[in-house]
Amino acid sequence: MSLTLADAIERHILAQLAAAGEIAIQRVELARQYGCAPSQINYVLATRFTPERGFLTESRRGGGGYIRVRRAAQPELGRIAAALRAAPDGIAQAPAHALIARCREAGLLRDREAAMLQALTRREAIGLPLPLRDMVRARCLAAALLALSDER
Amino acid sequence: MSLTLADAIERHILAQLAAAGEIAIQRVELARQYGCAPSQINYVLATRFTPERGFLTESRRGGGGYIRVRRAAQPELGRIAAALRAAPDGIAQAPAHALIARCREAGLLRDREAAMLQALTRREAIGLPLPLRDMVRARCLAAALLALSDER
DNA sequence: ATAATAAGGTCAGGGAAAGTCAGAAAGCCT
DNA sequence: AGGCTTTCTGACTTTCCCTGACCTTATTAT
Repeated sequence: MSLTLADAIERHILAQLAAAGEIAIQRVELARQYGCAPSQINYVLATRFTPERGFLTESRRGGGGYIRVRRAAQPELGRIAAALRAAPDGIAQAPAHALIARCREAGLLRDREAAMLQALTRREAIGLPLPLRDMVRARCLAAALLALSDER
Repeated sequence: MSLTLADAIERHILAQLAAAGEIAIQRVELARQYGCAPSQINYVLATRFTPERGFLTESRRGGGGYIRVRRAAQPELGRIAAALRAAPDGIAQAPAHALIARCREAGLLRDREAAMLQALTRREAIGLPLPLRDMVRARCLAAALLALSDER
């Protein structure tokens, strides 16, 4: 039952999130409340509020800066993106296209979105020699799906 | 929702612009309304109302001076794709993002599509050293936009 | 013409956030 | 105790906001 600082901050954020659906926190202010270093907030966000777990964060620096946290609209896409990023060899064209097709059939992607992704994951579009090409394809696809997991 | 001064002024101008299509502001007067330095107006214009985002500004100094702001003409997807493929050095991240944002504002891209493209044209997503990265970005973006011009 | 006045432009710099990352500290296993 | 993992911090970096001092240009008064 040892409740670490990170756990406490996690609960704090989860509670706020349950109440509001989307929250904006001031990193330095939250750190002050818990009497810790600001970077601790980053640690909590990085370890607990990841896309794999269905969360999204965005931030702005400078005066009036903030960190916004919300639940992903489609956590499925976040998990697929995470798997793609974890693939050590990237992904070849055929499996990528199959994946995109499955997502479309599952209703995670619309026709236009699927068409765009099919087009830009073709080898001619990437235009690199092979060990690299599959890596770039995986990274770009992952980034795209992750971004979509947020939207509407 | 921490709204900075720059954000507030941006909204002010956007609102005026939506109402009129083209506006002329007095820098010193607008600064007075918001209780800030006149150069703050320049900051807002320089960071938010750039040509890359589809705005045009012109100004006159001296007595009866003004700053005029209006929207630039809309781009077309097919043309953009062609231009991208013709660019010998590819395209850097900032102009690419500005281009995508502009297409969204012009109604050529939906929110989800724009979010996707923004994400996958980020340098971390592509993850290549620099001469190459801009090339790949341009090719992928061109392929995606071209695919869309077929859809509908 | 010249001087005064009334605009807007530019730029360096300070301050206010948030991000990054190496490494210390604390837990948790055998 | 020793080793692995997780937590946590501090120093440094990057990004963004905002101002003040100084410069350029246009109009108006003398």
